[in-house]
Amino acid sequence: MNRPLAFDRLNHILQSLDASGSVSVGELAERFGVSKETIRRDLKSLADQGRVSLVHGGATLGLPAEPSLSRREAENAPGKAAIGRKAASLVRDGMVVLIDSGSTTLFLAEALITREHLTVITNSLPIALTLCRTQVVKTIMLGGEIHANDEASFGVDTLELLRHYTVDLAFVGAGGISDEGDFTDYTRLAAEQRHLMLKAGRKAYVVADHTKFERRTPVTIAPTPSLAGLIIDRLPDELASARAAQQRWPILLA
Amino acid sequence: MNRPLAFDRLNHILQSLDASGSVSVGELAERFGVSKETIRRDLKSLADQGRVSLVHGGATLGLPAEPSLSRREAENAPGKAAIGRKAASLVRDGMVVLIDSGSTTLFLAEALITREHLTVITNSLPIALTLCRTQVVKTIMLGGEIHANDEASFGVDTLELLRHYTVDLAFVGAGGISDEGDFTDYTRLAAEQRHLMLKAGRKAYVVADHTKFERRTPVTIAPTPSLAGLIIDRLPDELASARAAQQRWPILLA
DNA sequence: ATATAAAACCACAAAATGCCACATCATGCC
DNA sequence: GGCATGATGTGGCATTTTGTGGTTTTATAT
Repeated sequence: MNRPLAFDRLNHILQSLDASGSVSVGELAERFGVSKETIRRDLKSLADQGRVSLVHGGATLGLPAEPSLSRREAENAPGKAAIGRKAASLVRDGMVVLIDSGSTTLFLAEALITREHLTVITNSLPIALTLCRTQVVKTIMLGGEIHANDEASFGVDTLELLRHYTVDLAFVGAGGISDEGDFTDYTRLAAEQRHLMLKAGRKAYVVADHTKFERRTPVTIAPTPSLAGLIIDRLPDELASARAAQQRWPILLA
Repeated sequence: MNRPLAFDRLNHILQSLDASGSVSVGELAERFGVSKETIRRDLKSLADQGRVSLVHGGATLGLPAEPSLSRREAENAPGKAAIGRKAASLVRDGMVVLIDSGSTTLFLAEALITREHLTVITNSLPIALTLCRTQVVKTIMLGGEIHANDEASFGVDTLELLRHYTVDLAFVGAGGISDEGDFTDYTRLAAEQRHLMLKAGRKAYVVADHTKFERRTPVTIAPTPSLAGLIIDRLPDELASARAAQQRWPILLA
């Protein structure tokens, strides 16, 4: 099998791949002080296991890159709008609501612009901008490092701010849903943050459209007891992930 | 030599296309440090996959990008744009920069979108959104309660986050300029926050257009020794406030 | 319409990468 | 120790990518 040295190398490769999404043969060879050919063989073995995909000059994550926000908005827009309206119907005037970033929750925010005496806490720049322009909804932005793809903040600052707030309702997104019915995410950090968001709500809902049942993302979001339900546009019963979710959580169909 | 991955280039192109709706060959070539011909080949291959459509000078998704709302509404837009460019000329690659909210600073942000290896910290939602969409500038949003008129955060959370950061350059706005040459603001809270922002910069600049000399606002922003200058479009010498400012601070004319 | 500058296209050269075969070295095992 | 095994390095050669110079096309102003 692999010698200890080689094993370390593979780990480091996977690790930096996780961090930046791509690695180059030249950089790795230099970093580990080995020849490029060796790195190429490493990457090839990882590719054979399906853990990375090779590109000219290096490798990238085998998982498809997270689609950008504007792309996600276009995808299944009617379904997401319905989810947004359904979620908005749970919100009553005077409540304090936490809204996660994402294309689905953006529809929720738009459904809330006519409300009054509302306080909304969010980590999403577009949601904060939309709501503060109403001049009526009191808006609180969870600051911190901005993740460009989501146009939202993730990180230690965000987590720290989150700890200060407890809300009536929390609406949180997810990257995908596993065969066990667990919610999953693209990165460890995002999963942790979403977990904290769920905990911050006296009642917490996960919003997801049906395409999430078919999407696998690597990190599991730890479940929380305060989860009041899953709001979804429809439930494809031929999928294991959908059946599992149905058993584990209350389902609210939009 | 190590070549940067072509794969990353394609990703960045798609992402900035998603963000802004269009890209130009020249900009991309400069940003990645490759020849225009290479960019043309990249765009062509993406066009072959039907993922972008080519136009003379670049590529597009067909979606027209709407110019930022608050920018068009701004009074004295040409003057503020000039101030933004002047301020941007003080920023060098690799710096960490703090940018206050305001229409003038929004022009500064837009002048920075072509830069690389920049970290920008801001309390303004539109500035954070604009910069994070470049996919290149690292953006940190100072969270907290959003003040609707400014579309920016002010308050205890913002002040608390601000304490964590020290930056190379700080660009801060002001509500007005007093006859003594002091900078003034509308509220006690805003004045305190701007004071802290000025202190957070190793070098700090106040940006203001000439209309500020004629405007009185109630609270004085406490002066700071690290103030490196006042960046302004022109200096009306018939006003007491202008003469006083000229005596007290270094003036940078845009 | 014509002039002009910028951009696109094309073909070829240069550089970097990938692949293969073989030599070398370390390690494990008998 | 001697041998087998697997990892690593080296050099040759094919492939891919990139840059360059020249020509053609396009956009825009006069």
